Amino acid sequence: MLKLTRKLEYSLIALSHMNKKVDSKLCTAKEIAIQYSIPQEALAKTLQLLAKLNFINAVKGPNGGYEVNESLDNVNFMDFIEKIEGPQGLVDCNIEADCDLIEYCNIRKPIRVINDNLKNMFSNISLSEITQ
Amino acid sequence: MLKLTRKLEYSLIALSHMNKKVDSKLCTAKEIAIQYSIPQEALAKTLQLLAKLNFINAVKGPNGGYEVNESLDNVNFMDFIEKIEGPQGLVDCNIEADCDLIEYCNIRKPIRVINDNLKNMFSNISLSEITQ
DNA sequence: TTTAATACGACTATATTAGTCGTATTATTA
DNA sequence: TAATAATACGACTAATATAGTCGTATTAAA
Repeated sequence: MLKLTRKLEYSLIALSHMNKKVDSKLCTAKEIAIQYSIPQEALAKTLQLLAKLNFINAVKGPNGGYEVNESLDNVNFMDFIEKIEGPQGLVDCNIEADCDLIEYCNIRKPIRVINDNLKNMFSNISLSEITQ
Repeated sequence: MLKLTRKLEYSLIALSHMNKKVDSKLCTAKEIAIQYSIPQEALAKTLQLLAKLNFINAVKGPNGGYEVNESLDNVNFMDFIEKIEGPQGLVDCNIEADCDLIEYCNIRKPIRVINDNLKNMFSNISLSEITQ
């Protein structure tokens, strides 16, 4: 219940890798996949998603690859998670409030408080902090 | 990736229900299942687990049922989660450190920090606080 | 024109989570 | 002591979420 999905894990590894690169060359999916033993196709799809979300820039063709987008600096981790994985919440009514039992539910309020704390904590972490 | 499992959800609902009960009668699985529209057998198994873990006491036979155990007062939410669901961690190496890539992994340290924060936050919430 | 890269939808596989069922056990009560 | 109403629990099935693969298209460099 508290585990990063592969998509998030691969994203962080890739971003971190690109950030740490000394030369300014583009990184290919293949290169990253090999270095961190990630299935290449799976990583490629994640990188394509990151590109679509504008976290990285993609360059097609031979000598192509990816590079981090400058504007990534002030992204917080919670927003990043939700852009990758969609809306998050400890229980469904934290996400979309269409539960018939809401009136009878006896843990709604405390869970909402915890949920807020949780999101708050993740919001106070910057993406660049994690990926250096 | 940040959602309570049904087992946890049912546990909290049941504990909350028992805590709020005015008379000191036992609660049956059936009674709780009906009130919160939970599949009875699924709830029963969860209650059996809670009893096994000594969070509640079980009484067999007609007029039997469950009641919360007094000693539940100083249980924190993180311990509760891990007793129900097993060890938790954002990535596997936060749980058991048998990943071949540990030496090459580039997000290990930051993830560990976040993981610690997360666990810390959940540890500072008491179970009784959630279940009133 | 070949090649090496990304793009992406469709599909398959795997793992996790959730729920059901049958049977056993227990203790109350008529 | 027989019937009943509860818990106990393992085995199974179902559903869902996650992960990974494959084929084909697109792009741009050499």
